Amino acid sequence: MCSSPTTKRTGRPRSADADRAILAATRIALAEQGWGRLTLGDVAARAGVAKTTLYRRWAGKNELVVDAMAALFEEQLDLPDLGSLEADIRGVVLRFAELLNRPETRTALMAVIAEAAHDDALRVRIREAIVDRQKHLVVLGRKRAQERGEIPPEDGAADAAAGPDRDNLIFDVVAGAVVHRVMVSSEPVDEEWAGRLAVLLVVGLAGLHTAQDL
Amino acid sequence: MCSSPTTKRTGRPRSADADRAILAATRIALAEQGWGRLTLGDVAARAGVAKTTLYRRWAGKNELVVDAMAALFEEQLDLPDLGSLEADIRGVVLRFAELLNRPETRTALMAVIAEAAHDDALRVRIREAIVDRQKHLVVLGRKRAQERGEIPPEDGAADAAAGPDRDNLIFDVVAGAVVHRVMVSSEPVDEEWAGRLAVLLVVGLAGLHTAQDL
DNA sequence: CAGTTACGCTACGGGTCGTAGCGAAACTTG
DNA sequence: CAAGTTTCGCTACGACCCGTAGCGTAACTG
Repeated sequence: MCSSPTTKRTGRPRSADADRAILAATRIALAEQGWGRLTLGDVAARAGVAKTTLYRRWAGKNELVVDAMAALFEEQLDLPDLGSLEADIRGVVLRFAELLNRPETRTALMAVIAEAAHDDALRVRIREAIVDRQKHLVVLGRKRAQERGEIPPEDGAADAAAGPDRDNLIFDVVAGAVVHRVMVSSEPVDEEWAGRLAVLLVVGLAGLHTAQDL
Repeated sequence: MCSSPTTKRTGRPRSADADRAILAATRIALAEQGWGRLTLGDVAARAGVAKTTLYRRWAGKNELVVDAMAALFEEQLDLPDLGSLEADIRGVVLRFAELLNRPETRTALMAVIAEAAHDDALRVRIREAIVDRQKHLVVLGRKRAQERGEIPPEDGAADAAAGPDRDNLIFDVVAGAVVHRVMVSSEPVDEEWAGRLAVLLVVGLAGLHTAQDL
């Protein structure tokens, strides 16, 4: 975070093992205790690290949990080509739902978002660490659909300008719907539900393109 | 909550004014301090009430905030008929977004949802107090659209069975998309965005009906 | 080697938690 | 009106966690 690897620094280096152990311990403790009861002393004990070491690297709970979450999202960021836009959407929905079903992820993610509601700096960190990376998936999926001919390519200034807006809309709808289904409605995201959502979006997307020509 | 008004009880009655003052103080303090720094002692002081009184009525932070939130959602539950399904969706989206833009609402709602991620009892309370009431709006909007002829009425056993699933999908998509847009993407829900979402849903809903006949 | 930085450990003041105990206030019943 | 019941405000308390400071030691650099 703070120390760029290019600048060589003298003295004892920080232990990368400790970093990993702390972040892992954070996720485990968060899943067990929840945000409210999560204590940094507990995290330090689980990680086999002194509490002071924790405070030397992170300013507080928020920063620690955001980094712990960012590490989780690093791995899950691929979008296999399943042959059609509908199948791609279904796939990413199920993948995201699987991620949200892990207790550590769902607790941590929601807790961080909640804190971000009144912490602007935290919100910026979330955007950089998580949101911006996921948005890339939408762009990728759209380009594939355009190559397949499922969606008309952007031509004309008006259409090119509306493109990012459409991408952002799809992003919010897909991610938001999954989160809401799992967290608020607390009902499962299964193949059937994902299929319905995919149909809704594919058909609706076509409507968005034609409606915009008016 | 606990005392049903039918059963008469002897002794000094609980002050309804105190209840209102506490819930109002909770919302104000929550907006200022956020969930993490919200202390029940502070709430009691703002409400002009002893801390012990607070503990006599609510078991903890969660229960208190859920009740404070439920009171907020009581008022906002109407769906004016705007003439078309698209307009109705646009209207409810903007209404919900307006609610989420109030700092007290957005902080409290997200905090409660986050806590519910690892608290089953709390999740049940949220469903009863907030979710179930909002779902009614979807049912109402669908019935209106069917009366207008914008959506085919349910006929046949298969269609009637799929109806609730469609309603739930729309509910998660609408509410989830708005929350995600405001909380995660942290971009405004304006008329333009609401319009795009409404078009997406109206067109997609038609697709859902035809796709189901296969 | 000296110099520098990170580490583990201990200890501390400060704040919040949730509870207990008390006397006074409010309301019901006989 | 008097007795019984419940709530209220207030104070005090032990327990826990916070975030920081100080110290001696370990690890790495020149």
